[in-house]
Amino acid sequence: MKEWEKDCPILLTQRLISGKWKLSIIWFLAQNNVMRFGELKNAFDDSLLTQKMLTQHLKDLERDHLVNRQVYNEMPPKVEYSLTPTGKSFIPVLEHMEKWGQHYMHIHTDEA
Amino acid sequence: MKEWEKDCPILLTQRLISGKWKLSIIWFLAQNNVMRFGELKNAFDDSLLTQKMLTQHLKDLERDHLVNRQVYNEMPPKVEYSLTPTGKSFIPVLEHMEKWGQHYMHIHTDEA
DNA sequence: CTGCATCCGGAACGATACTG
DNA sequence: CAGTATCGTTCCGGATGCAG
Repeated sequence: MKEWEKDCPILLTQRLISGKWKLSIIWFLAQNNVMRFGELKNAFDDSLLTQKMLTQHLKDLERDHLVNRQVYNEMPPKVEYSLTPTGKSFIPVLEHMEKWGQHYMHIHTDEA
Repeated sequence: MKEWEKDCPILLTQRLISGKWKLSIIWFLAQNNVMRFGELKNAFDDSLLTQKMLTQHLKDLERDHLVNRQVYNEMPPKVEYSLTPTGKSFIPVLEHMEKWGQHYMHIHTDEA
């Protein structure tokens, strides 16, 4: 991308997780190991995630080697998603971010 | 925001760093401790960061208690930015993300 | 030097309908 | 069940010009 991206893998990381729901998707996959498309969709039940965005983000994540997509040629269709080794290696970072988020919330309880 | 944001401080974290250059700003401030507006702008010299975005991101970061903004009522104007304790507490997360980014680049050398 | 205001183009996001 | 296609909207980011 940019000249200084080589010096800032952070930007790469940021790019990979750019997308409103990607972190949540990884988060759910980290907890449940393997999830079908519908399961993933239901996990977001009370939110506004649409099938389109879920599909799109899953495609991105697959292209970025963070999730596996296992298709079963059956009827009815069945597609399972799981984290790749690379995706799993991101879990600690995710947990770190979560811990920091909790820390932040604990300090700045007044606002969102 | 959403019901499940309380269970996912990650989303809070993601929100705080949403913005194309915020991570880089924090990164520079982490390295240099205190930087003036112009210094910060020059640090991004070879990139496309405009003053508007820099100002806007700095305002966001200030509102989110991640950076301090120290104004000197002088002529010419002088404004210094530095990380707050909360901002500094984010540095390890940043480093974690950077290490993972390097790890990722090492494995997937072929693509961006 | 630092920062704000305005306009604008494109990307991201969202709702709905349709397909194998 | 697991998507694709289309359309509309919102929002982010960029260029320029102005102000204290």
